[in-house]
Amino acid sequence: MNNTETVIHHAEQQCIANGARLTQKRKQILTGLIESDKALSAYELMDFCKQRFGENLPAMSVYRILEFLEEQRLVHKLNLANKYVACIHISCDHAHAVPQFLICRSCSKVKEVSINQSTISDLSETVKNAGYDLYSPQVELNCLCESCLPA
Amino acid sequence: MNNTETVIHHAEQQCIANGARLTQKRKQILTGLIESDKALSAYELMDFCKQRFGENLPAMSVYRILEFLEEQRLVHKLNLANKYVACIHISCDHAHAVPQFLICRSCSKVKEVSINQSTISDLSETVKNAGYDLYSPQVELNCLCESCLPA
DNA sequence: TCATCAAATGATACGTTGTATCATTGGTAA
DNA sequence: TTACCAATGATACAACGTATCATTTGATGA
Repeated sequence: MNNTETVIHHAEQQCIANGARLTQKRKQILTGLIESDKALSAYELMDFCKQRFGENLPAMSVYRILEFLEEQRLVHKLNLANKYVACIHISCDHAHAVPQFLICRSCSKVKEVSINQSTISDLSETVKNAGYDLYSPQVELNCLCESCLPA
Repeated sequence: MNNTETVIHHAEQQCIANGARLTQKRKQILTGLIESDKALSAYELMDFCKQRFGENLPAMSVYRILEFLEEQRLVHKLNLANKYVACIHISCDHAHAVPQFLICRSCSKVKEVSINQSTISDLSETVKNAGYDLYSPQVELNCLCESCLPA
């Protein structure tokens, strides 16, 4: 069982535990995200399913599936790029830290790292002082990856 | 001279200092942003100019003007919402801290605050450890403002 | 086994956002 | 004036996202 299959298997167990179904097409979309090291848009995922599985998914379905996968906490939506990535923790059992994403502005490569708890506290402190409420502590940073760094 | 005019005046001086021109239409777009406490999209700014000045700007022009205003550091683009806000520091003389934006996910109201220097260091440290390079230290946080907080 | 119901997906159409391209206007300087 | 470059207009189109209604599929109980 290769890595993708392992992750898909875990994801399926996770869905079953939630009383949800990881259907064929949902698996296809998830596969696309798992096998990509960069963030993909809904339309890029459509193309992926077309080429890899000969599956012609309408845009509407892709968005619905992505929404489902988000609810199941299997993928993250990156609002900074309007793209999606698979959660790197699908196969873990432990509780997850707050995700922080480093997004390469040039090639969309994404690294999901864990944010320092004290840093989060600093941020939410600032937010609180401003009279706002932190809705999601997810932080997305505009970066350049190793490959895209100017030489 | 009311507040908007004051800010516009400062902005114009700033442009002149850079050898750039703050034209009529650029002023109109900037006015829209100055007078709004929330972030506006390019198309919302089109509507504003139409209603306020009877000016029918094509989308293309609005985007070009926004790009110009960004270059002049008069407005910030919020990537989390694909909207724009006027820089709150236009009328200041001192150097500016790194901007941090609290964006109300419900009503788009935006507060520009200054991020703690040590927090930035924490973040860029994390980025560095991951082998990435922080392109822009601008942090945008998904919040709820006072008015939109559930009671 | 079959009827039934809800979940999942398909199909169509449309609204919004953003850009490519080429044309036109307008100010400025020799 | 002429020439030039910056600024803006106009058209068309590509990409993104959603509303709506139709159809299929899968589970469940009679």
